[in-house]
Amino acid sequence: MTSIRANFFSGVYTDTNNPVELPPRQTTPEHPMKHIVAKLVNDALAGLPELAEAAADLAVETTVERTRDARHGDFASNVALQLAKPTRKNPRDIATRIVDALGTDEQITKIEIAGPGFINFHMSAAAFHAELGSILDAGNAYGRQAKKESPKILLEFISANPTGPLHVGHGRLAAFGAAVGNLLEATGYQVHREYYVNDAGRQMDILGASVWLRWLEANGISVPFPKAGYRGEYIRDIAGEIDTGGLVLPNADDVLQGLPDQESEDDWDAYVDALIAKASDLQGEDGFDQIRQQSLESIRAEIEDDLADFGVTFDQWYSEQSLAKSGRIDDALTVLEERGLLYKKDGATWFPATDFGDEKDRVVIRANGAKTYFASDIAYHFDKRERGFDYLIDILGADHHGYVARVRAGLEAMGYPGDDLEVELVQFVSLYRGGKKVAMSTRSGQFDTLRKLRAEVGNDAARFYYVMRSNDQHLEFDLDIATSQSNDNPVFYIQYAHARIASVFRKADELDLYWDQDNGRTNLDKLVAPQEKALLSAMSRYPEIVELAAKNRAPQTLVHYLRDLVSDFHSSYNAHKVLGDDANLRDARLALYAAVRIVVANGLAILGVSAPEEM
RNA sequence: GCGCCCGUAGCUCAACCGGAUAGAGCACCGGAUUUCUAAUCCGGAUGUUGCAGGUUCGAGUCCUGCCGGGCGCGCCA
Repeated sequence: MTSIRANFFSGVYTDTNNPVELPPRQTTPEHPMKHIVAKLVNDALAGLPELAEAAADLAVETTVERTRDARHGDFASNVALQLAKPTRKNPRDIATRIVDALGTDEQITKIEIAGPGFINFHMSAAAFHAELGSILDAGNAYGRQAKKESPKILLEFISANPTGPLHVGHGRLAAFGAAVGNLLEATGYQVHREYYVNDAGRQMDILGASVWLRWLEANGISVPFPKAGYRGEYIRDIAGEIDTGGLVLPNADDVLQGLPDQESEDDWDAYVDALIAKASDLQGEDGFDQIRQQSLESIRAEIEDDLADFGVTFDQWYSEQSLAKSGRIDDALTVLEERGLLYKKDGATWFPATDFGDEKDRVVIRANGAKTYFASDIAYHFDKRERGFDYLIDILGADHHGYVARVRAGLEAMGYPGDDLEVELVQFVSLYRGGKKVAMSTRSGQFDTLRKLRAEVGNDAARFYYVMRSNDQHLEFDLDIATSQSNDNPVFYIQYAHARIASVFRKADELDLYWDQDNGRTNLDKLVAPQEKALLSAMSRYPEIVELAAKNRAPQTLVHYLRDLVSDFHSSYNAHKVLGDDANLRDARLALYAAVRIVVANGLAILGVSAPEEM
């Protein structure tokens, strides 16, 4: 293991100017049908020198899309339209040239030019049957791509301060982050999930002081509680639980003596600072630290439990304290110093963030000698890269958008491309109950915790609702709908499809109509109803949807897809009885539904929602 | 004041590097069950994509300005 400084002197920092790119929208063999179309187009272009040049910087795969309208076939390419400009030719003429040069494939039944120059491809029924077969073969691996060796992704999310329980806003970060992690993994990336614990700095002192006061209170010493302190009931709980062995209860007079008032808001900070000083003074540094460390570990463990119950786990809980203790912050500052990227002003040490695109320069060491949060951030993100992760994703609350530029600036100053840091901002959550907005405030103690929300609506509805909307949209979380067991509730609508299918298979067993899978597979051409064809087509899109959702970090894409898929299923189910007398048709339909069940279960798994056998 | 995000049907929201007629759910009205789970299905309509320009063969999507909402702008974390 080389040390940070050794790396610095060996010049590693300057050798990283090429941004790592997540391979975008490449068509893989996991999407056989789309791949077939893309390959045909690609080959045709290769044989057309006058077009090949213009097409060279065009990713042909990306021009191939599913059609929205069945009349346009199954896939369409707008490649001719894309090439119209650089070649200065009529797009319909280009399309004609391409179509004439297209090879044939037995899975494609018809190719036509439509509209301004789209090339539409109609796939054969056999193509969809083959896809259904691979769904059944792959099972829970369907839609998952082969493992990619690089880039190795570090996904940081939630990272809520350990000063109290997670609230409903953190829940959205949790559900979104977990779903994005699952999506990336499904598309083959190696993802390291990390929670950064802000367990250093003044807020920990405030937490410690808050607990200390509750402990004194429980022992008969009443002190005006700081308005800037943490007033939630959980602070009392912690005060009652922590090990106070070795701590000597101080005199009430000693605690109260010399405390400033906190009449106006301007005094709040001074008052809580005075209490922190008192705590250190009267309990000793070690004594106060004993309270502080236990308090934060109690809360951190509570958060970890809460998340685990929510189905959200991490590979690593990264302590900010450990950054300081291991010297990584000092090392980072040393690197900046050696590079001439620090300067002194007004007694503080500054980092010239404006040189790296930030709005203003930032302080890293205050005049009082304390390192800022930003100094930790530089060291932390630098450390992420040093640990071998070459693509960083931070999922942050939208109120943190101001930090993005400076953290990126910090990374660049440390020698890593800023583009390798991606930040996804998640907008706020508003809870509605009975049509009224529920107010939240951590400090006042009147907040809705994630735990309470989960108890009220259940994990499945919570996970689902949190990712149902785009992360850059405010989320209105309607508790009445989330808890309703009715057709208002999309999560049940999807789960119900899964349960319904499971029920059909149970029923088949009861009736001794055992599913002959092989027979079903060889009779797929019996699936001629429009609803069944729609289902076949919808299912075959799943791998493309997963890739699209992963690429865009957009779990809601998967949510919408699942609802559409399941809608097709319910239509089909309603229109056609499965367990009929015709064994060939029956086995074929069971094959169809077995595949639907697989796709639904796989999709829900990515979202972190259960797929029940019965409801 | 400056910066970032958002503005799409009555409501909540989709819309795949700009692509074909902007789509769902809810709400509302009417219908379907002697049948494998009715938490289901079938039918019925709704748009100046905030406004005004611009780029383009093509704009909800890109650019400029304005209006409205959210967030941020500390030697706090």
